[in-house]
Amino acid sequence: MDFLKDLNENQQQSATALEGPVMIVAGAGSGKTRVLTYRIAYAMALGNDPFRILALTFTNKAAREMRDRIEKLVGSNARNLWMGTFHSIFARVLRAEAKHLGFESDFSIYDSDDSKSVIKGIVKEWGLDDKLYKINSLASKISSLKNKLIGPQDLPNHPNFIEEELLAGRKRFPELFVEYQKRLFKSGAMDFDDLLYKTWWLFNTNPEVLYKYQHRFHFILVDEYQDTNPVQYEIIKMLSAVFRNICVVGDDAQSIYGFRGADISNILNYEKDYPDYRLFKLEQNYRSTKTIVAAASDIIKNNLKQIEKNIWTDNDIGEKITITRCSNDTEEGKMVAQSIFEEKMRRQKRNNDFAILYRTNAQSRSMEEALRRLNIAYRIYGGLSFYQRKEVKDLIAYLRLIANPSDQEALKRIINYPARGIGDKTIQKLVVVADQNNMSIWSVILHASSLNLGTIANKVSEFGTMIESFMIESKKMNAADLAELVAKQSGILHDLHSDKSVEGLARFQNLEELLNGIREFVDDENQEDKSLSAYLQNIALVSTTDTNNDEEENDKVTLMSIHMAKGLEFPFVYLVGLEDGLFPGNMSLTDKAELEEERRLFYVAVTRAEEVLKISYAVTRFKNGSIIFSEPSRFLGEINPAYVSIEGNMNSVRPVYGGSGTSGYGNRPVYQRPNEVKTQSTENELTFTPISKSSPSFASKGKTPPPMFSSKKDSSAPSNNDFISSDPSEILEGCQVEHARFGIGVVEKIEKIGGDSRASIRFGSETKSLVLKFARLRVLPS
DNA sequence: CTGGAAATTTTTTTT
DNA sequence: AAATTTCCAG
Repeated sequence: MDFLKDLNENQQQSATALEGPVMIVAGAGSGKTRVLTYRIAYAMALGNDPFRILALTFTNKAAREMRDRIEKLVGSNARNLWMGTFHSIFARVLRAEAKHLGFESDFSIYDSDDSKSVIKGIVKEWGLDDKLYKINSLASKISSLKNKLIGPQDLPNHPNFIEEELLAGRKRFPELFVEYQKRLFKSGAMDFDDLLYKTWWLFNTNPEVLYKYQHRFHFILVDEYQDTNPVQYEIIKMLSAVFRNICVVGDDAQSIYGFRGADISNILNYEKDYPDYRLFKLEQNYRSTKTIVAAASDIIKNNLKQIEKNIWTDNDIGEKITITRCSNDTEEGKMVAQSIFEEKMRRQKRNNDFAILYRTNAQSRSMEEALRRLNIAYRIYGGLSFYQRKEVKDLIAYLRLIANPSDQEALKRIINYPARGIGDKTIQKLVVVADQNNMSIWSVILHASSLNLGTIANKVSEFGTMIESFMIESKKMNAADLAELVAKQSGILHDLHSDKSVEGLARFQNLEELLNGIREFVDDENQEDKSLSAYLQNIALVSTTDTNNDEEENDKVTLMSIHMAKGLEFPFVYLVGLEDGLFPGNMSLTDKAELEEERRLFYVAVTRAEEVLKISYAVTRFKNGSIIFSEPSRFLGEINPAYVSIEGNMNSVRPVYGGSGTSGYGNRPVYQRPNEVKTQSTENELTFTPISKSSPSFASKGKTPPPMFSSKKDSSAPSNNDFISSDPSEILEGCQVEHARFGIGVVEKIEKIGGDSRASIRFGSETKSLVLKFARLRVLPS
């Protein structure tokens, strides 16, 4: 039990208070994960059975890391803990108890694309106006209802909601909700929200099942409690009702998943549910400098509802937070990349020490391009996850169909991929025949020859026979072998292999990676259940943050959304895109609660930084193909200027410290400057990046960049080696150029079409025709 | 039915 | 700028 001495007194108390309801309010950087880890280790050291400890985390990654740390403290027994995300833990429960709900245990899990596709199908079939019945808003409505424990059958009890829909002209929404759930059931599928909603339903309607799990879990711990929604809340409440050893850890100031139904009142109302609870507060921040901690408290003070805490730190004062104005998003990228480059040199830091955080994933692009140009290795998290790529989803759809032939989304996806002449018309016919005979589509396919299907019968049965043979094989071989077989025999492999374009090659490689991934799953000794459906359930719930960092080349700058960064920390944080309309986002500007959530998000972002925080914003930015102008974020004015140093040309900053009224500082004089100022000449704007314009270009990866100040700008030369847009006139036939995505190529031909010059450029084996004006090519020295 | 071209839309964040 | 949907010739 020695390990407890690693904790400070507060932490120790909260880690050892095992019995009864406990709430730990843990400020950012106060060692929350540490406490949770030690708490579990402590319970195990006292002899508690890990099988009887349930720990719910927010990401799979968090679960894995915690498990590893516990293992180091108390040994390999930690593997037996029930630890994971709500979704993965309860998917596991549902798999075991599926029969109580009328599902097979290898039910499919629909991701949001599948869900939307189902909804779209209904809207189309019913001939509804898709301007009124917007797929996205329908999907999120259904999702949030289920998260609030309102199933389709409960809608009549919520007349105000129905009325709302009526007013909006969507009187068929209730029916649609019913139909949606019906179709999922027919497909033997649950969506993400069902994994929670159906668990709740299961426990509610099957006392004996509830009894079993209630008595199994002696200790229940919930991480990131501020981000739980009503279903999760009810599930926890039911499960902990017997032993009442429920420990929740969270920070109301970091609640940022309201859009997913998270409800801060869960944390604020804990007291009501458990009047005898014990409250612990972790208020000492071990992560950040005094400056950062103080600035963060400044920010969060502008929110009204919160649990009182006083975050403080013993750390150094540290450096001021910088705020940099950039003329546009490209410049912002350059500025950030340049700054990382310099800080790395000056302070002997590694790429790993840096993170670039943004509000929306789309912002990664300008950062990427700039980092690439300076040869700084980076890694992007989020955005399209590996499993969301088309080629990957295609093969997975085959596997899903094999595991669960009722899965209609999987069927729809692959029945004509690779193309086998089964188009929309044919599919519609299948649906009609299925309805007429009250059969599933799958059985229509199987019996195509005996049903009156005419000319299409052949193609359809051929497809059916193929899938059927895969099903038979799946009983005999493991998931990895099966996947390879499917990839080959379905023709996917051939289809991708014959595509010689750069993108096609990437797709082929992704497929190979997928096959390797399945192989790894099968070979993994820790994986007890190696069935195909186990694999499918597994990958349905992994996100990009969860994917294992490949160890080989791990020194990379991190790029991710602020949401994904929650729980992480970095010595240097670049927080980009602080503009009104982007952060806080347009949608939240009118709603107070949403604005407060954005502010908490800002708080989360700021508190990720350990030593240095650099904030930036751009005056103009590319969005949806056009340039938009924006004002600096209103949040910037909420930081006490004493902690801030302004970089670059700030002529048009509109500082508003204290301006939002709720903070205690009133109208303090600020870094205000006259607001009029017509646009200043762009040339001398970025005074803080003197090197950017002279920065040499690095033609290919692998070469080390030349020393920073080597070529002191040849200001006479018209071209500045910028990657982007060498002047079109410089691009000549026969010269070598580099494209951000396609790599290095040779210009074969240039022709004028209309006013534009169009070039044929050969990249490897592929020739592309690009309009020079748009192509963003950089001429390479020959 | 297929593949490509043209038109249209895109308003966050994630399990 | 990019992705998705619709349109159209073969």
